[in-house]
Amino acid sequence: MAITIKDVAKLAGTSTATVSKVMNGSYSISEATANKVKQAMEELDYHPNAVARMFAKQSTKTVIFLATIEKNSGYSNPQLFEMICGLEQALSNKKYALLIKNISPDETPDYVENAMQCRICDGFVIHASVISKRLDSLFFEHEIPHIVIGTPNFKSHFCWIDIDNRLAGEMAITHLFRKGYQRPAYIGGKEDDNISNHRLEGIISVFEKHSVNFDERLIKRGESEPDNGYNSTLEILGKYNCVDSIICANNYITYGCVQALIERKVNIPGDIGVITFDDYPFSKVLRPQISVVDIDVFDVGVQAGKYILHKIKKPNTYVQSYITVPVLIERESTNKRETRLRKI
Amino acid sequence: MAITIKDVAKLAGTSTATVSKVMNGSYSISEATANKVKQAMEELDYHPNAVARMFAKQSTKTVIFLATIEKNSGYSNPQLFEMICGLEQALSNKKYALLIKNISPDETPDYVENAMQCRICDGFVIHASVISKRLDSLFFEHEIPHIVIGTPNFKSHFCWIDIDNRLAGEMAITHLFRKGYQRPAYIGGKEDDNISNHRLEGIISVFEKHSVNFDERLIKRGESEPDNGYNSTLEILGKYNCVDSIICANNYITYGCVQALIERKVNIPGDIGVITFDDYPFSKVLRPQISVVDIDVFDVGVQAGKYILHKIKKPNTYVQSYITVPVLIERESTNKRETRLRKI
DNA sequence: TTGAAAGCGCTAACAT
DNA sequence: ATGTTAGCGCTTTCAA
Repeated sequence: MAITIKDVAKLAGTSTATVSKVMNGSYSISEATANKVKQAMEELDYHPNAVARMFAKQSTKTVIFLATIEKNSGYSNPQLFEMICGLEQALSNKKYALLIKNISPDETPDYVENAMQCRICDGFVIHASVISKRLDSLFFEHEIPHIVIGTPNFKSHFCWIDIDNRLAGEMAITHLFRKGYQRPAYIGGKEDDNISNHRLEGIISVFEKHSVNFDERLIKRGESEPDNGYNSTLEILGKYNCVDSIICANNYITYGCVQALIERKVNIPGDIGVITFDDYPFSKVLRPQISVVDIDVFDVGVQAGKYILHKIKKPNTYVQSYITVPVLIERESTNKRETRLRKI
Repeated sequence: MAITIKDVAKLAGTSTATVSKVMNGSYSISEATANKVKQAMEELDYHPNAVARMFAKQSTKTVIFLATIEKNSGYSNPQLFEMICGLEQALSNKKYALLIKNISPDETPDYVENAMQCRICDGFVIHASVISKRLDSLFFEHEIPHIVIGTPNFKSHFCWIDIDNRLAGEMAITHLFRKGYQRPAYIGGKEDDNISNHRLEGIISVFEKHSVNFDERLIKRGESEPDNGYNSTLEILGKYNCVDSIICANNYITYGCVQALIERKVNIPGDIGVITFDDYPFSKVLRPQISVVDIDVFDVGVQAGKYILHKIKKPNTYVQSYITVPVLIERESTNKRETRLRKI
């Protein structure tokens, strides 16, 4: 059997309560006894039993992260893991443990309810892809410390944190204008792709601010695949030779777009500027390198971690949303060398 | 306060011991009392306190995964997360929890020692990037259940599991030969890149089996970046027009290689066949699509999970290595339409 | 088949 | 400032 608090107490000639107080840094202990105890711990190479501690304190110092993570998630959703990295950092800093659990949306409420009743963790960080109305009611009734990463697409009481894709769209178009481009086109994912939608909304809002309409014919939608980028670009080149820049909703579309431009010997950034979102995986590798509005997904994880810890400490605070800001990474693909004097 | 075992016992008119036995499926309980107890649990909506259970049983049902995971790991090392996905699945299946902890190689031994002494987990899965000789001694002395993912590059007592990159190399070259290619070149990462080295070893071994030498001039090494692939390919095209195929050590090199071939209007797969390793991230997207020898990294995680659980149950079993097998994914880039009758 | 009771190792309220 | 002691909720041995 391992060394316990009793052994330490015996060797130090004190009670176990005193040892406990020394471990937990109570001020009501004289330096002399504290030293005796510390020495005894040292001598015996004592390590307090973590589970016994959790048990006595009724707290686990553990946060569970819930999302659907299955075969291929590592490849198909690196951002999820980038968030996890940030989350781990924030929790680890405060001596909290991070437990990862794969789950489907319908299992989540039962799992959460059970986990709370079994007191398996102190709180939850939940990816928006596994939330549901049932989960919302559960949280609302039981006041379970949680934070959702991603925006719920229904009315709810969740605390959530997300990326501001509208703002990212605004930043992309603003950058193009600043660089002297005047007639951008947009190639997005399918109509039901919310990320593409929000980015587009941001773009349109900037046009509106200047009281200009974004010509709808210059908005293309399709699969988030290189083929869509390729075909849409050819279409744009064929029909609208006024276009001087293309905003691609994501890296996959960008890849096809750039292929098409190179094939048609269209100069980037001279003839057409290209900008996209998220610095992954093609934007760095393509030639020319592509300017992007990037989002610090790691930081989203960090913020989620900080928030859940805060919530665990002070369950009565309530923030519904909390947002991280995109960053522009300027590269060759938008480096138009023309005069910037014209106004749109 | 939540419902406890006492409440259940009282309602069922039994002792807490009986309730415990019912929960744990002891056969020495009559069906009648078992039913009474189950009904009482139902009625009270009883959920046993997980921490109390761990405490009484002196087991945590938790495995800790240790690796260096920091900002950008999600992007730069998706395979790591793919493994984690597999690991989670294997553990979850057996009701074990997976705890993720970021750590550096020098912190690992202290962390592990402390975690074991505090009985924070039942075992460890450790990425080879954070192992050390000190850790090896620690494990050897204390017999801590563990498994390392990746091959230790020093003599050790670790249990480890890895991918067989030599075999992957053999499979790549064998595929080329089978398709009728006769003069392959190899573009690898830098000399100290073990993955590239092992893949090359496998290739060479197949040549040796046929008592043929692999012409050293056709082996290029450099950064694992598109630029290296591009430049090496141009060099090969310029100097050695006998070459009819290229084996790229990874996707980044492949990307540059294919760019160069397309630029020089070399037909893939007609003039030159291309094959690489790991189906990520470019092999699927490039045109033509690239044949790869892929490795099921998810499965590596699953195997690691199964192994660590086994080890926790039966600590005296010992397996030093345990390997998952690569899979050939045949695509356009090696589809030479020539006769296959010639021999090398 | 069931129950009494002694842990599991630590914390915290209360007493001194 | 320190010690006593009663938990925390469940498991398990041993006796009935």
